[in-house]
Amino acid sequence: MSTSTRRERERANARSRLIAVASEILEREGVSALTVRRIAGEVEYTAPVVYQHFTGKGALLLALVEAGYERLHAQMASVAGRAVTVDDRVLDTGRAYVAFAGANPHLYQLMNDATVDADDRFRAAEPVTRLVLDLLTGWAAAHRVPMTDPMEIAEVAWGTMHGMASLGQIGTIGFPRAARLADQALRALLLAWRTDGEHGVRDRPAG
Amino acid sequence: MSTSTRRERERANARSRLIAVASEILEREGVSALTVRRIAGEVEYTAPVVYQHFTGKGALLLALVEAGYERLHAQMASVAGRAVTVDDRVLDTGRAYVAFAGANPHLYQLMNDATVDADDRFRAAEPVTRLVLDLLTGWAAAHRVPMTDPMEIAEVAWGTMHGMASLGQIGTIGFPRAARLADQALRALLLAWRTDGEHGVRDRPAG
DNA sequence: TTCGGAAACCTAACGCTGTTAGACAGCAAA
DNA sequence: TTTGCTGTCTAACAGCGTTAGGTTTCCGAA
Repeated sequence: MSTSTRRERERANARSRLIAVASEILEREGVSALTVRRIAGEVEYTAPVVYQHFTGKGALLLALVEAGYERLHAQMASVAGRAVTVDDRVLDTGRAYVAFAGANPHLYQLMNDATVDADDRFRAAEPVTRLVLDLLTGWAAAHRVPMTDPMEIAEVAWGTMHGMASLGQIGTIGFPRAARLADQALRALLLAWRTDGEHGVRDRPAG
Repeated sequence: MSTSTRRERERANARSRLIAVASEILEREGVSALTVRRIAGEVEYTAPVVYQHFTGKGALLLALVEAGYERLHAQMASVAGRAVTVDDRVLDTGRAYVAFAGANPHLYQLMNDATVDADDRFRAAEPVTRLVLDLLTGWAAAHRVPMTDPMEIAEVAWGTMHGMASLGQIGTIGFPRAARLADQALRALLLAWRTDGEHGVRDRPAG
């Protein structure tokens, strides 16, 4: 029995070593360098070994995405926990999101590209979704803002952050500017959600 | 000379036929079906012929992206031209953007994936960027809202639309819901930009 | 201690990909 | 008619993800 558990341990170890090595390659050389032979070679194995730990390349990439969302969630949660005011809590968490994308551009790309199945990615992102949801319901409660559909609010905020992070990946924009855009967008959303109801829209004819 | 112009015409024709065929394959079967042999075969040629019209597969894909942004721009401009009020003009154009993504999911994916170089994509999107910029400066002028950095505003709006369109591609969200999210996000941004300056942020300590 | 079986790993190969080289046909100009 | 260019082909290259089949290694039971 002790040997069999050791085997299992070794198996799990090999699996996580593959993931770790793949992460390094991804961050250093981008998604195009992530070949099965290359990943296996980096831990001094041949390609078929990968298929004893993952059903295929897609499963390995999904594991990378899952690990990525865990890290992202941890960083967002950490920042959210340190904030003093509820508004700062939202803004800082948004900043953390964009900062993560800026610090791990290739990983962030993989976390949002069609390389990995969209629904699998969404499932992996679930903790982040919930964090954003909690964050905004907390914010709304503190400001006594009624929310008919909190999930919708969360999705808007989450999608907006992703939009700004995407802009950051464009060379002529970059992540410093994207961070400012994210800040502005979030401030605008918060202001609107607080203001909503107090102001009707005074519209004007188009020129 | 007449024969040489005919040759040029035929060359240009073959090029655009390749693009057209590639577009059809893309929309029907997705980006993974877009292989050089397949595209060439669809116009009854062999693969190497593609390299006499494009420097490589990347150039062909970029041409698809450029054509896509032209169509997107045309649809947005058309919708913007029909709007009655300045607010509707912005909202309708935003809706058109998300609707385009919903109607051409694979093309939209290609227009935003890392498959094509990010800066090339950004260049191809320039008309759309300018349209959004004009739209929002017009909106601001109509409402007498001062804008210190119109480009920043435009980027926020544009990025937000992209964020919502990205959410639409997730199966459990979908484009009908994404369209509503886009509407809500844009309304919120407009409201905030109009309200800004009139309201300070009354913040509260985090719970 | 020896034997049987399972697990781990390898080599070799398949069919696919983007891409290039070199040969061949057909047409325009000299 | 000959020369040369243009367009197209076949054949091949290296690389990809993936699978089949054989070989080694090691554990547990007889």
